[in-house]
Amino acid sequence: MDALTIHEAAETTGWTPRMLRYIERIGLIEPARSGSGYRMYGPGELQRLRTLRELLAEHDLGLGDVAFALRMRQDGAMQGDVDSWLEAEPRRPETVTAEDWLRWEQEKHARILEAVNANPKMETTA
Amino acid sequence: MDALTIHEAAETTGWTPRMLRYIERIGLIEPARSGSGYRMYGPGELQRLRTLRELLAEHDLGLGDVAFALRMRQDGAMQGDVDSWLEAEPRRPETVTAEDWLRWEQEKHARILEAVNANPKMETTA
DNA sequence: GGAACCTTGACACACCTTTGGTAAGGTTTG
DNA sequence: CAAACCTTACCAAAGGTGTGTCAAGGTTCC
Repeated sequence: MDALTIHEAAETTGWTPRMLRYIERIGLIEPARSGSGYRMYGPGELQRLRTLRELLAEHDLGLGDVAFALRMRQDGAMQGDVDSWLEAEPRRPETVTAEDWLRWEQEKHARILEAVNANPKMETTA
Repeated sequence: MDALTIHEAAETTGWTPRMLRYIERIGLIEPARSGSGYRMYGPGELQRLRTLRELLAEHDLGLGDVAFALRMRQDGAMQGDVDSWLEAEPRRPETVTAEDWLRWEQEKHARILEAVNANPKMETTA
């Protein structure tokens, strides 16, 4: 018995049932369904719902922001186009080769890793 | 004489002067200013304004979406937290080490590179 | 020195997002 | 079998976004 219905999940995560449906609709957390269509929230979903609230509060984000980040991650072409556009701004070599770009990205990772390590309370334990 | 005023820049890029000010306010394109405060759009800004329109149309994005992507890139801690949250979703090892995560990210790059190469019309020539 | 620009700031409007409520109907369970 | 859930589908209100326009004032240039 480790899956909760939508009202129970709302209770323990601090969201409202209404918002849990909304969060599902924008693609962030899609719980399994029972045979008759009831949403069943398992421990993983409950944890994600809680960390989602922390994430939003911590950086003053909206659900739409996170949904957009998800869309970026799922659409590699879009991610590439947006990243290309953004990276064209700072003063950098006039023509960027794919190798330049990959190196730049990997340096970015080092920076992010640093940020993650400096902030261990968000250890990604699914 | 290679810097245009806001009306001229609007003419050649398809935006309105109003929107150029808006784009500046949300941090996407900040033109230099003349001594008396006039916005001066150089060739780089004009090109970016044109590719920005393409980017939005191509992927059905809003200016706010691109502004959010920019904010992510500028705030490494936020980027890390959002990425961590998103990556906790797909079924992956229960505890993720920093090394696991970096490897995953680098694989993601390969995917994005592929997408970029498959879509060469957006060659990032600043 | 006046026409034609530019600046910031304000008001406004249409649309979308976020969130709540309610209604009509199916499911679970004591 | 009725209470207490669940579902989807609407209507709605508050706030944000994208865009236009106007006002009061500074700048450029013929």
